[in-house]
Amino acid sequence: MGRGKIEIKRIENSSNRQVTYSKRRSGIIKKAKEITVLCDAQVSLVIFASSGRMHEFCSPSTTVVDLLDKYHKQSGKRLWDAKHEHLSNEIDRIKKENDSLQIELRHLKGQDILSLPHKELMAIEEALDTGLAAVRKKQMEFHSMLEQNEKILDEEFKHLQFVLQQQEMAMEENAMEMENAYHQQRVRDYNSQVPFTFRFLPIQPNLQERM
Amino acid sequence: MGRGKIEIKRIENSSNRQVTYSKRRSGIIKKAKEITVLCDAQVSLVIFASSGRMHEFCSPSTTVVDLLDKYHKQSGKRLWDAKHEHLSNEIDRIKKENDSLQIELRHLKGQDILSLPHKELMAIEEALDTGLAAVRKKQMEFHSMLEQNEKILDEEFKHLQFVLQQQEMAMEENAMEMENAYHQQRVRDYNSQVPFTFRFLPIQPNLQERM
DNA sequence: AGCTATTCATAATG
DNA sequence: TCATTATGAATAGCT
Repeated sequence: MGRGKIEIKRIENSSNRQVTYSKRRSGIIKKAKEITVLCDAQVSLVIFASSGRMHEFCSPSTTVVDLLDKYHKQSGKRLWDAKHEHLSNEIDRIKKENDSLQIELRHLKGQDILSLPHKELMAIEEALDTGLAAVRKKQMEFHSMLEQNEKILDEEFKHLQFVLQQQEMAMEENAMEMENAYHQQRVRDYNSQVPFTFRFLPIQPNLQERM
Repeated sequence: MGRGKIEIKRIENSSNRQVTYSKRRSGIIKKAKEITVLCDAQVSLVIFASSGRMHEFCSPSTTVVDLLDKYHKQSGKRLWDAKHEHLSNEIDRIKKENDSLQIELRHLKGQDILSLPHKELMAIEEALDTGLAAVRKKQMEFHSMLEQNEKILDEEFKHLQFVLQQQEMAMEENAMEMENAYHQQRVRDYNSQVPFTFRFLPIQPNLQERM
């Protein structure tokens, strides 16, 4: 039913496939509608394109759920039960995993170890030692970072003190020449000469970043 | 498409309706098969005749359950009942719990701690310290138990030596009186006089129990 | 998207 | 129910 007969096998040309899909999909849905009207049938039709897009048809006055419930009863295939069972098994599996994690965790925290065989106790001790070593290493890094920060703050403080001193000296000079009309100009000159970094800006702006 | 055009409305003649149903049903199923092959589509098709009889088609390599799961996700319709949803939520909840346990465990093992804030690091260190203390305490108990066992074994060994000596002395005495017919009776007398605990039985029968 | 030559599905019939 | 067949419907290939 077309300009030429086609073999029923995957259409390799992607856009042809897409076009054929659209046409045939609407054809099938039309047929589904017709059979429901002509023959009092009930139809549930769900189509997924390879792209993932979905289309559905369901005979009027029912829902997919209703029909699947009927399907469920007739086919004996236990649609819902199978699904339920699967989920239940999944839950059991994860719960078991969870339990063993909890136990391991409690052991590492030194709980419930009284009845443990000596071998496992040794393993736990080793794990704890390893963990503690790693944490302590990190702590050391943190403290050395703190010390470094302190040093930097100290240097900065000295810088600021120096700048302050400079400015105070400039102020005194200004005060002495207060009656001189030329004085305003000199202050402006001074400010434009002082380097930008010396005007109360911290040298290390992101000092607190990793704390 | 037939000897005459027909209106799309319920076929009143029951047997005609039945015949048309069979023909069109197989037609639709054929079309469904074709679109799956030609266009890489996935189809779930369930048809109920007015008689109640059911027919289905499902694209190969999937199941109705799988497709309905996809349908469920895409349509947002509550295909699965409340119980189902409950189970799904339960799974999500447990999985999340699981994840956080895994993370905690890794932290205690000194893994993935590089980006941790200092406060949490402190908490971990404390937990590790506590755990290690408990484990070491248990280890100490174990060792002191070992020492105690050793002491007990030692004492027992001495006891056994003593008993052996006694018996050897008795044997020598026996040898010297070997020709004496009275000798058999004396050995029996000796055995009945030696206290029960002195006859090669360990004093602490369950010595190995807690190792 | 449309169009149309073809093939296909199927209504009527036996 | 099954086979046949005339006929309308569906659609493949083009534009």
